[in-house]
Amino acid sequence: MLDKKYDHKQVEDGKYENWKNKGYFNSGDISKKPYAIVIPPPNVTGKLHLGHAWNTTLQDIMIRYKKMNGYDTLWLPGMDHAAIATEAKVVNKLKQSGIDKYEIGREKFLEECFKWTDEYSNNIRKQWAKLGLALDYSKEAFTLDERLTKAVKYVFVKLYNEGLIYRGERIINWDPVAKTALSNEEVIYKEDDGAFYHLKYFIEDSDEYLEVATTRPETLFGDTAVAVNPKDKRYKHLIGKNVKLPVLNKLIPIVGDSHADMEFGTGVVKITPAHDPNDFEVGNRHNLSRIVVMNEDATMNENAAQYCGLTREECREKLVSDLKESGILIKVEKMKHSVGHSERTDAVVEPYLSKQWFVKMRPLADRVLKNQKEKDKKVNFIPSRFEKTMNHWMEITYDWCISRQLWWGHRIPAWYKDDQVYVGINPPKEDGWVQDNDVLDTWFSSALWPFATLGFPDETDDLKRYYPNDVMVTGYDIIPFWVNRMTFQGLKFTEKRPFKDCLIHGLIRDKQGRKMSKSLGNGVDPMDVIDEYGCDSLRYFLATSSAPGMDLRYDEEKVRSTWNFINKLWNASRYVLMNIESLNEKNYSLNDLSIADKWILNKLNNLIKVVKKHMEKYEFNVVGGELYSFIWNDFCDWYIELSKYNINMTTKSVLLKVLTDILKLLHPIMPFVTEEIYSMLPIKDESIMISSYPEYDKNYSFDTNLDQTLELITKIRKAKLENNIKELYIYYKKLDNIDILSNMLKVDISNFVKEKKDLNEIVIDKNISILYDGSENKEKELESLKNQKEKLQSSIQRREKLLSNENYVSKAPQNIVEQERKNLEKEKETLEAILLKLK
RNA sequence: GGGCGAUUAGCUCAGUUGGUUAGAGCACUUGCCUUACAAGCAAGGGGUCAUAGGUUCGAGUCCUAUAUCGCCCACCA
Repeated sequence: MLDKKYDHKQVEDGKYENWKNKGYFNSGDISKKPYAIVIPPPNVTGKLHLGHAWNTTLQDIMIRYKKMNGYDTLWLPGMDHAAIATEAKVVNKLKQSGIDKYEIGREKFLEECFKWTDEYSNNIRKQWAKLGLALDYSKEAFTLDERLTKAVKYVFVKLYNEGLIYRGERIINWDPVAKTALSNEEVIYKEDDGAFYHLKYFIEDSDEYLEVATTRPETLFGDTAVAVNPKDKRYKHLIGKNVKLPVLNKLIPIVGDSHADMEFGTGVVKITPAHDPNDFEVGNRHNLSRIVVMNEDATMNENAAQYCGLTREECREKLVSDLKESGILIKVEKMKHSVGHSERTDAVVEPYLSKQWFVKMRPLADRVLKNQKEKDKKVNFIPSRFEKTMNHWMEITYDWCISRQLWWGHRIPAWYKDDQVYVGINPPKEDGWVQDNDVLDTWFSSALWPFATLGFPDETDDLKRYYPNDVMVTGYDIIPFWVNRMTFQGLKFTEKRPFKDCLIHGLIRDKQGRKMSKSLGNGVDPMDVIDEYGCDSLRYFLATSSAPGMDLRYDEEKVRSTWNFINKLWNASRYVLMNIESLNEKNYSLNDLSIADKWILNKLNNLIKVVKKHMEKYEFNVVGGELYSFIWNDFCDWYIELSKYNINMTTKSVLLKVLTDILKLLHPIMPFVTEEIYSMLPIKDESIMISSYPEYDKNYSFDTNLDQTLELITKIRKAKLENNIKELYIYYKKLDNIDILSNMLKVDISNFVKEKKDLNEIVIDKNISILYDGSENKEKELESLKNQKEKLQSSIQRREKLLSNENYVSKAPQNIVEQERKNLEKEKETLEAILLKLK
């Protein structure tokens, strides 16, 4: 028997291990249709946060749902090595023990990284268990394991051989703290305080100067020209002459280039090809040399003359003050402008000329755009508007910088010997080749995740069976990083979309709507929530509190109210179990159904239909709402109460059937408590997890008049409460279900009368009144009658007007018009009865 | 500058292809310890759906503007 109160800790304890040991999480029953999801691999940098809990709950719901619907489900778990993020953490950890990455060397450092990974992956697995995720651990993957490494090399080499990967000197985003290149997607732009420094660049052999405005004066050591617009009348004549570069006093040319905007600033731009992507292009057009003025840590190098060795910030400060002294500085104009920061280290990103590896994006992106136009082949976003996000990024795409100056990651399969480059899966046989020191962007391997985890590039059985995946669940914030890249790599290497559906969720925010972040300290640990309210409460909250694609505010009140809901379910189950002790397969019977039995079975049947419909569309908020109101309102508030007056074998069987189906319907969202209660049922399978999901059955479709009776009960209760009535008679001309009314209203059957008595009367409708003794209520009654009369009159007027509108009657759906007529008729009858009484 | 989203009850949010008098949870009011549950039961109050137009027999829902808030992208010498 169940305890009086729901105890989530006791309920959740041990269940996960049991499911896992029984092999319920494992895929591979080839007699069934496959259904596959691969988990977005969490980074091995820390613990899972609420966002992960949300993301994985949505997937687990689908997996459990599909499993109960007869599919061979595969949910493939795995983790991401997260190159730069993990490396930064390990470097930090070593630093605290006084160890320097470069001192211990690459090999030792990687050992440390793997140790770190082991520790953190174990942690994550424990958290997955706490969340109840039905993951097939026999197929677990890691982005640096053999499977993925093989795929990464294969893809790199193939793209290289096709000219889609190249190595070149370009301006890239340089993170001077992590000392590595970044992709554009890893740069976060923020509005920072800055200034325009207006400087004099004197024209050769002249006292005249050009006024040049720059936000980054320290880069002037790399200036190799100034540009003016060739159409600009002010400066046109100067093109071809030289100006004198401040401090260094060397001559650089004035070039004409459309990059210089006549409308902006002074119309004169200094050109620093090695430190600005636009200037780089200008430099190419005018054959300018590229002078790098900084070191990898963003200190000034020897090209910065006496400023060599200073940080870029120190240099700017000293340089500006020196320029002011020498009269070169005209003015400083304070302004806000957006400055790129590294996503991981938050360092101000330096545009930096550097030799890196790139993926040539245009052809790959075009293929995605083309594929999205094919209805049966495209990735279906839910909600669909996010398709625009992917398409937009694919339209504006630029070549993807994939090399990182890190150690933790897939080492680039390229070897160098003198001027030669060799790219291949295996190192060259001869001596003297040196492998590229860099590793690949972590997203390079993530992009292959949906198929590499299934064995690609080999044509494995798993790949054939579980690819494309059925759905990918992820946040809208990583569409550009990940969804896009999986899609173009999938199309390129498998000729297929990586997944049919892409379910997008939003971000978790705190109660005030702020993003959860470490710096704000407003993060909520899902494990704490589970500890306090249980995993089932958390999962229900996460799955049902927002519409697809929307952000979600964490609200403890709602989690608590979910706990109450589960407690309600728990107690309802307790009632059922207490009353069906004698029930077993033999005397289980759904014959001789009472009107109440039919009513609840009919509602249950409709519920099943609605739930399944919305589950298929990932509308878990609707599913949750439907289940909530059925369980609390229909089942607990009405059916269980009704059952108390009529508890025969049929009723017991109905109680069991309804409870069983409720538990099954809820199981994908609340796996633990449903398993616990299910295990106590007299008729059951080995586990609810492997039982089959309820199905709509037209044999359980009934039409009863119980709803009217229940409505009547509510009306009479209201009248009783409002008029403080203790004893009453119910006068009726025509009345169904008197036994039910008698029981539910606690009015003796002999008090249902067909003759009026000389007592106070409250008119319920044409056929029914309440009679009671209460002379003090005469005035109150009269007033309430008048109120009712007015309400009815205005409602009748509205309906009559509507029904006299020919357009409405002819164009609105027939059933709605019919309903409107019925209501009108009913209201007229009630009004008649009231008017009679008022006389 | 371009794109997307939000604006519905005191708070947090739902509202499927337009269709009775717009819903839920929490909070609030009144009455109840009724042996499944007082973390509960019974009944109730509370919204001119951001604003202004339009389409329609009918608009929270579709169209066009506007306002406020948020996100993404581009620009920023």
